[in-house]
Amino acid sequence: MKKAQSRSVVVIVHVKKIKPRNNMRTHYCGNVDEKITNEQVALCGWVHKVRNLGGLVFIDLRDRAGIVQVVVDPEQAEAFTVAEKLHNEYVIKITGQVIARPDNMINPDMATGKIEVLASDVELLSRAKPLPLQVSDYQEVSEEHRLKYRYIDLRRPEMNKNIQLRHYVAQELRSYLNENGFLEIETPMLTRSTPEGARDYLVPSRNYKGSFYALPQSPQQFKQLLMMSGFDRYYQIVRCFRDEDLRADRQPEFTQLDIETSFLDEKTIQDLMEEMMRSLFRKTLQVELPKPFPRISYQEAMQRYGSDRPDLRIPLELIDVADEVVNSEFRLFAEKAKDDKARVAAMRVPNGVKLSRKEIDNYTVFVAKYGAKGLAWIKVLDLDQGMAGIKSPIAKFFNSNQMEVLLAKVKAENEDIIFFVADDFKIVSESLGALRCKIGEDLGLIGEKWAPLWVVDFPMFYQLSDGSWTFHHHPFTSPTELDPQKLLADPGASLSKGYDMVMNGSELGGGSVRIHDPELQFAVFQVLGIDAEEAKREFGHLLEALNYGCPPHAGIAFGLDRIVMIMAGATSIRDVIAFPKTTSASCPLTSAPATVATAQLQELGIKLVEE
RNA sequence: GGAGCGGUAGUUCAGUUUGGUUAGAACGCCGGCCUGUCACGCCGGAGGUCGCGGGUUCGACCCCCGUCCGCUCCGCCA
Repeated sequence: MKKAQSRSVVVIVHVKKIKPRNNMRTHYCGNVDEKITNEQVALCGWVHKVRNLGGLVFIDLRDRAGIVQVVVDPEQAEAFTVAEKLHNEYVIKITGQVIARPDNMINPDMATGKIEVLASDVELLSRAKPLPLQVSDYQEVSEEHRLKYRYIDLRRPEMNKNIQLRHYVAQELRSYLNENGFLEIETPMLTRSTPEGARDYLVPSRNYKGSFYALPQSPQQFKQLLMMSGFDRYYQIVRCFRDEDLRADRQPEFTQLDIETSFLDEKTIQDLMEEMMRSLFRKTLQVELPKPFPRISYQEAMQRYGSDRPDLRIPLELIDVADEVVNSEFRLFAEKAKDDKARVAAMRVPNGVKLSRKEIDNYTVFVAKYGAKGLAWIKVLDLDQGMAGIKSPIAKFFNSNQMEVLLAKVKAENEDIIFFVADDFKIVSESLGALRCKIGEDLGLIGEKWAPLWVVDFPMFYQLSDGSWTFHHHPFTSPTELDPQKLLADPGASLSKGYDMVMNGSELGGGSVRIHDPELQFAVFQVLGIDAEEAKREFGHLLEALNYGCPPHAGIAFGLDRIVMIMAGATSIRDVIAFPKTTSASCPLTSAPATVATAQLQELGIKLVEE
């Protein structure tokens, strides 16, 4: 089992050295360095580790800035008596002199390893019982345990750094937006449920028994209303709530950087947001992101990468081969190649011949999760030998000419393995798209890179199996077709003015140009099967507002947790949230959710039903 | 809603294949020794509801059924 903590990526955060404001100390432990050699310092912190050599005690003292080694010599009798009795995680204050370590005692693995602090006084501020998890240990701890004792878990330097990084990220984002004329405006947490979208978290009303507030899934409608109020550049770092099943990159409450602008076209807002990300990466990670970000259409993303959030770090692509297999004896391929709704695609993996039969079988199981009924493959051993130079269970269905054409199409080289899936368009794209990421990871093709891009030109609507239409982004997104009659006549033909910012395979944010014409908004609702009456009931406030002078407006929302996760090199957003929930939306620390007193329920007019 | 993996000492794990004496290790903890360690070292010691419930069996950490919890994924998440 994969343990939750990711410790692999070392994030170099550009952190200003801050003077502690507490009167008990003069410096942070992690900031003590050779520049202040021979100075007297007072430090406060937690005992990270004690090494008692009998006649000499070493203390690794830790605070949020880092760790420094303190030496206590028996000549300082009082200090030594206290030091001898120290244990891990005791909170102490020490005063002493910063001294250079002799050359042979420098610790190159430690940021403060060139110096140490010779203690003249050690003061015990708080004892600690043996801990349920070890802060200084190299052992991984189960995530449930970490969450139960999160306040201790957060002491671990890796976690502490993540939370600090999160602060700097939020600070830089705010600072960029402030400099660009954005106003930070708050919106309600107690609002109303809307029929579309995710399941709501509900809050019962005491004053209106039987009625409920909903916690916001996003401030979408409020930020649009703020545009109508004339605030023209708005942002907010805001908590959002969706009661859906969780994932490594999904929490029931998550933080969005929510942005909306008036009088900007989509290109301008995208440029502004790109620059915000470049500025953020430059200032916090000292990484320069490309300018401009590459921009690809949804269609192209699905064709080439099998995903609407492609990881461009992976040098593998999907290649359509319907024309090359349509005349083969492989009936499945030939059938799908003739079917308009189907797709036959290949993915060439350089050096893939080394994959064992078992590994290929595992990939077959892997793609089955996405609906693929099989995974065909060809190993290219030696192109010069023709059919004799390949190894494949499906080779027998191809004559040598067909095989040659097929291999030419995928630009096969010796040592390649080529995978194939033939099925409905969605299944082929998604399964090979997922396999692309899986193999990229397994074969170590990814590396430490940053690959941002925009995905644009999403379809406005897509059709469900029952024939009804649903939206791709949200129902306030403007279609490219601005004529309501034409939109209604052929909903599937229109693209949306939506855009997603994607980095390293994660969707960091998504937004759109919004509808500001009430007629068009009604038409979109109509396509979605929301009649005028329901639209007025559920969205009346917004529809009415469109009639009182509404500027053209466009916006975007970023997942702050995901941005920080990707920057921290973490594999779960839980590692960048101070107090996250488990995958069943519970909190082992507080035991939330919990039952409440019957009296509380009565006050709210709520009666529980037996299952 | 579904699938997979996991749950054994304070912590991380081994032991389960093929049921059989007293359930082991490392770290941590307790006691002792130790003046240059930095995952300090050495000697000794304590510590277990094998997630929970039921079943099979002479006998269950181990096999079977159910259940709870955690993680990952599919569905879901505009």
